[in-house]
Amino acid sequence: MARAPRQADIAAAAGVSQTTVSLILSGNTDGMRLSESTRQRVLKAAEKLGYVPDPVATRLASARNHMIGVYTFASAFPTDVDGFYYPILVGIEEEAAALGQDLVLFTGTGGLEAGLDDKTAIRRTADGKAAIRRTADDKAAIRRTADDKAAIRRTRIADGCLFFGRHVPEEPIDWLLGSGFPLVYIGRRDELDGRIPFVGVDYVAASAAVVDRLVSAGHREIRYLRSVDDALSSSDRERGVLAAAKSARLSERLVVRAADSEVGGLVERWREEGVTAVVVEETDTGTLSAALLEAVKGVRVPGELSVAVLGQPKDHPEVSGFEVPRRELGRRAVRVLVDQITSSGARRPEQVLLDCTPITGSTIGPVAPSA
Amino acid sequence: MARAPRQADIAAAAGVSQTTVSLILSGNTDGMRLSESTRQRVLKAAEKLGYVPDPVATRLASARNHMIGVYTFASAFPTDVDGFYYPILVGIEEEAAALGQDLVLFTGTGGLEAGLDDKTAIRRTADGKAAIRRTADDKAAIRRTADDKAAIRRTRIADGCLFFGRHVPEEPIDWLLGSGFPLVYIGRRDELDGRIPFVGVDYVAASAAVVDRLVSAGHREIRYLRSVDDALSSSDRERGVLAAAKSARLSERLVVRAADSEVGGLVERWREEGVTAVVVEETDTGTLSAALLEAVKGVRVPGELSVAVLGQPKDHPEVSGFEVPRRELGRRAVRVLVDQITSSGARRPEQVLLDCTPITGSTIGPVAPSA
DNA sequence: CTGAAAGCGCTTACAG
DNA sequence: CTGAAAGCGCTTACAG
Repeated sequence: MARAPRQADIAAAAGVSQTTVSLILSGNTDGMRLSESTRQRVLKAAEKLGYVPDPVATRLASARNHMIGVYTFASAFPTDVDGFYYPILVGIEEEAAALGQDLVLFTGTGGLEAGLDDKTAIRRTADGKAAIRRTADDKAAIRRTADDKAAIRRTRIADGCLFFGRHVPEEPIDWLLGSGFPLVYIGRRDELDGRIPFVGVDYVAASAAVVDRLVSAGHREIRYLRSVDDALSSSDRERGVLAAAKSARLSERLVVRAADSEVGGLVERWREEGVTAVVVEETDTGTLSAALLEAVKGVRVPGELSVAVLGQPKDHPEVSGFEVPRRELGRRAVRVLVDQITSSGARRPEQVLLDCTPITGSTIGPVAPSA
Repeated sequence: MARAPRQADIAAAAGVSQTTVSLILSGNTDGMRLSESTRQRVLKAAEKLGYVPDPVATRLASARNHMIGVYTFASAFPTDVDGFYYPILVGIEEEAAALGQDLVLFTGTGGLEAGLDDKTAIRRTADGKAAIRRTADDKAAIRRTADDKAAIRRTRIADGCLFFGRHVPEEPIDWLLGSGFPLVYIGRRDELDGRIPFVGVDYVAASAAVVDRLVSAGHREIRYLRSVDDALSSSDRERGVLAAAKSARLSERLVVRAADSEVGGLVERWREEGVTAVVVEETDTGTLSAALLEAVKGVRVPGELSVAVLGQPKDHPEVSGFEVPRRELGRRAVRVLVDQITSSGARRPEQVLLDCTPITGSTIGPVAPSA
């Protein structure tokens, strides 16, 4: 076979106009009725020729192409935090497949633009082969921004786009939003005056619930170990912890920021101070909770020091904490996005928070009588 | 901001024609020279307006859009064999990013077409929301084929496509190939008279090398345990094993097909028969080698039964075998595909086999003197 | 009930 | 050295 059949070919075969073919195949027959016989003839011809609409042309002509973008600011397949992202991707793919959407993975700013001179920075080279020259000069940051912008704009090839990542490049996102392009962030966002649609996780409630459990078990000397990094998912957890501490009239000075390497020393000190329970943040890399669990393993006499994680550490199903609904996060984000794409009217941004499932675990015990 | 600036806007701003803008921005200035002043004016206007070419229009106008497709016949993010595919995806993304290519993940046949009636099977519904009705009737297989065809044709939205999967749907692939569409399979393929370009793994050589090692260690009573499933990666391994057995003048009746559940019994019997070494195929799910390692754990006296895996079993770095260069597989496939896309002339299909790295491991010992 | 025409934003001969 | 025109394969008013 030579070339893919197009509507014109079907039209010729069925003896109608190309317009009619388009009408029949796209089903956009609002108000109009095509005669059933024409309809059948066209359908038959289309099937015979093995017609499949050209998604590019479809999209250019301003209809939809059933592709949704996935934009990650780093790598879509990270190797260090794969356990974290993979389930989200699985959810995205599942729901996308269920809704008949293909996925476009934008490979972020790793592309050709990086390091090219100004003249060519605005476009990809024709042969797509220009070598990547990573420059560390002063303009790197500026270029990076420009790249983001360009990369984010490319996003519009799809009907809408999912965004991942710790930071929001406000200018391009604002631009997309302003142009009415459907987009949904994965993870709660409060930038741009709360105008960013997202599907996130209710870390506040889940974290408060964990502290509540400790309090119910009689703990009052609690420490909360969090990462030094400032992501919204971190501060949400901290807010939950503080809220629960406050309502239980615990000292609100329980929050401690620490790097992985400091955890060992902290645990020792806390034990001397009579701390009976430690709560630790679970981050995407999982190294902080791992450090704590390791530190605690050495010193812990069963029942003497309770431990809880704000999340679910890898390979430690026994630890008390909560499960982040990652797969559902992906699924739901796709659904919200597709809703946005298919609903014509511009509604206010949909912002969804998913609940976590508590993990009872076995690392929260009663306060040791000796303490 | 309202609408994205297009070439016409730049043209107006720079006082030139849209054609000139296209020429300058795309760099397709073969043979012709644009005056440097015009060039600068256009470039400046483009930058000022924040121009980024519309990838859809670019593609429709028959140029490239720097998107490469990834077509998996099942799920792109499988949950049961994730350890197998993930590194390949990582490699694909890395190289795609390096070459400035975006990735389009085609969500296979899970889409809307499944179960829709004939009239609408050839297209996606306009609103993308039609419920999925899974039918189990007689036509299911036929429809499945039709779906594959449609889904595979959709592939052409990209500049080229990578294909994964155990089977080759010959008709649509042949059609794509015939139309000159660039495609590369991941994994060796011998269908369609060897006309399918691929990047695969040299399992034959790697497997033979493993048997050679056992022979060098003095083993002659060897069994090769393979899955009942018939994939090319299985038969390649078997060929390597048989070739090595033959050249060592071992009995060529060493191949045993078995399901996971039968492994325990087999191992016991082999030990009674005086077998000194067992080689097992590593499949994508890894269950067969896991079953063997488990069975052997119980009975093995160190040095009494040597074990080797044709691959690298998860969580068992100590096992002798070889490492499949999965990440490189992904990277290389992208490179071959992009080469094919950018090279104008139709050359013969590029078929690449990658070497595996031997894993020395510690599970191959000398033949026990008692045996 | 159906068709001719314009247009989506580009690229690519073809003129001048 | 630069522009007018056709065309990529669709959709969408607009006529009839």
